[in-house]
Amino acid sequence: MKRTVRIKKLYKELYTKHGRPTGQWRLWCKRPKTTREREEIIIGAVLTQRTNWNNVEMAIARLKDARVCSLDDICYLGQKNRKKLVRLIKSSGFYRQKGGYLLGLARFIRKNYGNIEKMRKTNLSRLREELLCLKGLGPETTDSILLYGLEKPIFVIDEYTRRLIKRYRLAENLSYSFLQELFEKNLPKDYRLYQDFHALIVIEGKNLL
DNA sequence: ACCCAGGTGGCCC
DNA sequence: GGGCCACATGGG
Repeated sequence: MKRTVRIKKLYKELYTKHGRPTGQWRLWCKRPKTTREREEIIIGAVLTQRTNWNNVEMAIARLKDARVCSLDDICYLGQKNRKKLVRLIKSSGFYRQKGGYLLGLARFIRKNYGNIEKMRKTNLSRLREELLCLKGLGPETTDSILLYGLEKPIFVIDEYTRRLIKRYRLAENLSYSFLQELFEKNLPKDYRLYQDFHALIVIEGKNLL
């Protein structure tokens, strides 16, 4: 069977099994999104690195309790009281690193674009290159921000994707760039499809454990 | 007392 | 290009 068919078939099977993504994915796959929601997704994308989503939710709840809800709020608090910012995200683990990553990202967006809506108007490949230069933003976090926060058509690869690809023997090469190209070449270029598909891959991945 | 979770940077070869 | 380690929490 051709690759295109198998990749599409995988999507259809996952959709049939799980339906529209739920839980955290309800926000991440929501359309349309408010600016506030986009910024929460960007914050969550950094905090969830190698971390259980439950711990991230607790951190986001603490940020909201402290009225730190936007990227500008993070810039402000980071400037005024960085220790407090770090303390608020403690439950997400690796909090000293992630505090620095978040602050660097928030400052970069403010300085270079002003706000999320302006950022969204920038060309995808240029955005991706710029984000990848920031400390703490590797390919997965960058692509999650682009796909879910900014609704750009780019496929996110993670450990669950690799497990599924291995399990169904859809590819031998498991490198990030190869798998990303595999999905993108075999699917219509549609950010909504990419969002739902990746979410379903993660849901299925957890389900298999 | 373990094990794990939607990674990344810094080092080494 | 790849292998290894540190980074840290909360839940099973």
